Amino acid sequence: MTEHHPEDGYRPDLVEAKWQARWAERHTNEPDLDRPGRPFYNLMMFPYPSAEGLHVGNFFAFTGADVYGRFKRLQGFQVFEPMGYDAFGIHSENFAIKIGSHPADLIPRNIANFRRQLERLGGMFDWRHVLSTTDPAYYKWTQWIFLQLYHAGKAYKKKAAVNWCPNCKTVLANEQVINGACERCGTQVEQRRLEQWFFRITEYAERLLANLDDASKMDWSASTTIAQRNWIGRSNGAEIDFQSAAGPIRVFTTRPDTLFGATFMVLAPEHPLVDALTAPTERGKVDAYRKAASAKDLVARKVGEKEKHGVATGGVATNPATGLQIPVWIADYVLMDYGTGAIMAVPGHDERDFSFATRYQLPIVRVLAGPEQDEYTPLAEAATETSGFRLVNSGSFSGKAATDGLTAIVAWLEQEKHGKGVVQYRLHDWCISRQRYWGPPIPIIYCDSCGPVGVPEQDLPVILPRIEDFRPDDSGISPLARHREWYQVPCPTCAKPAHRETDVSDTFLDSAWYYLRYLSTEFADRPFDAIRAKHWLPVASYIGGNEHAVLHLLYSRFLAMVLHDQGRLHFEEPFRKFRAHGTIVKDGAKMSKSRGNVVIPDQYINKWGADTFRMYLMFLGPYEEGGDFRDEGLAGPRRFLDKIWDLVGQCAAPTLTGNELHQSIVVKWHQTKKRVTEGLEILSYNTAIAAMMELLNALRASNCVDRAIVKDLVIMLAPFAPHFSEECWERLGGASTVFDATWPDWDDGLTVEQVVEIPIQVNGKTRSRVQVPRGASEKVVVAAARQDPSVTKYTDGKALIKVVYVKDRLLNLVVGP
RNA sequence: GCGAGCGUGGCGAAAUUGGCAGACGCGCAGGACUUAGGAUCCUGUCCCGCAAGGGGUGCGGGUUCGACUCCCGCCGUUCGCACCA
Repeated sequence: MTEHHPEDGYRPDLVEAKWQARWAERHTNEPDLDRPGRPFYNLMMFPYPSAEGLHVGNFFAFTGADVYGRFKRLQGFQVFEPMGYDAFGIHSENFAIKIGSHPADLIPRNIANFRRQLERLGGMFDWRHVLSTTDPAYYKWTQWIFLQLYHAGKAYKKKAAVNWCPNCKTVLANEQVINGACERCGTQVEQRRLEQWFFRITEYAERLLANLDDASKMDWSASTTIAQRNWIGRSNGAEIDFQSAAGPIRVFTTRPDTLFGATFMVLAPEHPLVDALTAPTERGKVDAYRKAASAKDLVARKVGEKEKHGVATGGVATNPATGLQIPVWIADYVLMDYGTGAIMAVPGHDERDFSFATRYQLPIVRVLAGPEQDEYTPLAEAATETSGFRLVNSGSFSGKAATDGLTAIVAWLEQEKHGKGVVQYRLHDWCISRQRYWGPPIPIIYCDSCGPVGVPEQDLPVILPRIEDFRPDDSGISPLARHREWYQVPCPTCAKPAHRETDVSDTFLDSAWYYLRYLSTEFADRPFDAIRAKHWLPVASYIGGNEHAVLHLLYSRFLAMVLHDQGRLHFEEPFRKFRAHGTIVKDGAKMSKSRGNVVIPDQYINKWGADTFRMYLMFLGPYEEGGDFRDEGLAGPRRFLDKIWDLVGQCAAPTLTGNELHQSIVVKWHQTKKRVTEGLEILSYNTAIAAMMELLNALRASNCVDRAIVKDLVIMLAPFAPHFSEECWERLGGASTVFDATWPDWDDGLTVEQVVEIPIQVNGKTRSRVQVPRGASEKVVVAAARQDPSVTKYTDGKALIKVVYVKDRLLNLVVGP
């Protein structure tokens, strides 16, 4: 090994600053969006620009996505890798309130800090196309999208329940309610019903579900598609009408086969028929129950309590199958926002109904029986199975297998017009109203004569005004509603006095279309340029956290479908490939401020350099699983880079000529190219890095300095350590940028050794190894084994029962006792 | 409760998908060079054993010539969803 000269050593601070400046000067990371040869849109989930700056989780996510983008670039694609800021939302607003500042002042500072950090990371970002959702030039088009949905009848207004904190005087998201209390002040949260805007995502449920299985449109992480499937929550069942004095009560059930066992009904307390059904004698109790239910927050309503409580309305309805009059109850375990808000209770075969019936001594009838039971066996607890059960006590349907009975009863219901088979989804329409300040105003004007009117396109954007009293108040309406000068406007249609919608839209609307905007940030007159969209979309690779597996990714898909149906986009699935990265923990525990184990990336970059930091993040565990961040771990990747640096120095020395290469080095070289390439493609970054380390170790062990190998190593390292590799490339005499180099190719024939070592097992235990030429026949290997004393020791005098030979792999001699 | 994943040395992890368990890295131990070493370079490092050998991938069974890998049953753990009719 050559002597180590500290002055020649690798200095990340100098190298990184140098190349970041060069990339900017030379527009290295700016593909021609209008004339792309082989376009590759490499997207990563944009961050919310918090005051704390990017945390190590962001660095991990972005580095992994950037590695992939740089790899694709080296494979000859033109890679568009944009970055932006998801800067609207309740986070910024709450933080501003907390520190007594204004989000409009905070956000630009935070963004500046994020930009600084992102540049230090050395991402291949195209900064010409940066965007922030808070920029009027952006949210103009967020509002435009709202209007496209509104004009297409895909946006509508209805009353819906929200969580309300009476102390903070604000609406809370479900995630902000912890055990029924406000996460910030601990006050019991209650429900309020407000008029809100919704998008009809449920109309798309079937397509959103179907495309998940369409490999030509979507190549996504399985965990993500499963989460989406569960969230959409399709269930097959039937709607059945039970006649009552107040008219038909419609229920939804997935088990119409148990209709004969419905001995009472339960309605959600908010159900519209409750008033009409309530008998005068029960009025007091019913009203008290309904009031108590509405005082509970939405989260508490949804947390299943073992004990089911409710009250009888005194009203009755007719079971269409038995003709019996059954009592109608109300209980908060029935939710107004699922199904029809009313159920037929089958206490014999549903756990909750059983608990309810037991408590209130309502009749329990068996209508399903297993092979061991008959219709007279008393029920001790509810059954839930279908398969293996047959119907009993079910009139002419008795005796049928439950699955056949289900079909037959649905047919009968349809014939008698008592109901029909339907599909129900767990998915709700998307509520986009927020009674807050820090978001894009919903572009609607209310006029007494014309009703709600969409703001005309030429009047967009509806600018979010700067107001100082943006804290939400007791009125339950948005802070903007306190600003008459803002919301009072003439009706765009009839010019009479009218007023603006004062709610703002959900941040998820901002982020549902940002990938479209990146391509076209320079155009003020259109949300996205159709030709560019055609070139570049759908997104070739999208990498992000699985915390957005459901909402963000589902909303983006939905919007793309709507825009596709309107002829504005040529695709309906926006993200061809999606991969969820893992999460980083510190010393085995989730990072949190209270635990004091938050990793601040800047200090690590100061100490080790961005390239070492990137390499360590990619090396510490499988990218899709994440891993444990340990300070000591950075030393390994840094030592690796130092050694490569020295090797490059040796190659650059003019006296060196190519030397005879060992066969084993050639094999290792080709193996490495193969392993790295295949590893990168499947995001197996940790093993790709390990492969390069192995090659380096092999080179050092044999004192081999080969220019061609070192060059390949530098190229393969470039996705992980871009600045470092650029510098090495330059030292090796490479032109302009290593990212214009050609990705190393390998020869499959050279990835295997010509002489292989074969383990010899006796009864499955390895007893020896023999060296044979590659592809040696069983005969040859067995002969070699037969002469090996450490094998014969175990086989002599024993009957050979079987010989298992796997070519180039192993030989197993199975002998008798 | 339902769904998905995970469980391998002191630690982070590999394992060509049923074929040499522990690659690669951290840490640790010993040595070299050094005024020095928290730099660098060698050597060693799953466990028991001086060795021969034996044991070993959360636990218990099974399939197989052969199981970290497949099957059945547990235990632990992480993450979603959750009174969804």
